[in-house]
Amino acid sequence: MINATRAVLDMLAGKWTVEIVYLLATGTRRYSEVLYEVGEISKKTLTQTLRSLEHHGLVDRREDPDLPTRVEYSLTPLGWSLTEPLMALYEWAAAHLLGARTPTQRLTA
Amino acid sequence: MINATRAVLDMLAGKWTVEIVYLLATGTRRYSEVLYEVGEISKKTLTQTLRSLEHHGLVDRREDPDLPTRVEYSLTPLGWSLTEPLMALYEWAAAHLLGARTPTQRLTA
DNA sequence: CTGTATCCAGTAGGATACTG
DNA sequence: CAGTATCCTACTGGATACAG
Repeated sequence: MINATRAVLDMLAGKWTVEIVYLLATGTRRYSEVLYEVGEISKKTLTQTLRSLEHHGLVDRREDPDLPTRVEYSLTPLGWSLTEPLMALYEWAAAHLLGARTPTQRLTA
Repeated sequence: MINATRAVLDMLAGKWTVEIVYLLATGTRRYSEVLYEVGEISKKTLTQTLRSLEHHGLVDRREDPDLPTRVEYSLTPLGWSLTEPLMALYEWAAAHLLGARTPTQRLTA
């Protein structure tokens, strides 16, 4: 059970992974669009993150053979299904971190 | 929304964090018990992880003044509440990683 | 028993330049 | 346009020894 949970967490582990999933949840994007719309991510890290997501089956990479190359990234059905438990995490955060405040936030508030 | 989600993920970020939460969900433990029951974790990392969980209000640290010192760790109500979205992640993994298989697993299967 | 201090290796991720 | 190659820094976590 820990292992299964960790497996999911590992899929989302990167610094920008969740943000990219959320972004693609709003629609297909080209490489450069993701690069632009995601805050200060480097191309190297973006490629790594997208490859990881693709490797785990959450994201689909579709390459257009025309020049200059066009590559489109989109969520797979599996990727979409993951947004559900992801929303559960968000709901928890909204209820407990914004509502009740954590000790951390109390200090800096 | 990304930020709130990331905040939760950051709470669970450590290599052993989730395992410790699951362990404490089965009952209060002493430091040495956690050390023993969690696979190959170092004392340094264990202390760091517990401190982080405590700092985020998920775990309660209770020190017994008697010598030799006895310290008991347990989940707070907030920590307990987190097991719910955590279960949602596990359920997703159970349904999609074990059931349908990811490309990754297909390759190595 | 419950840590802390120190040192060290591996990895994530940024900056920059280059390629098909 | 969509990356790759290279270099570099910071952080994570393990090993070991020491401390109250």
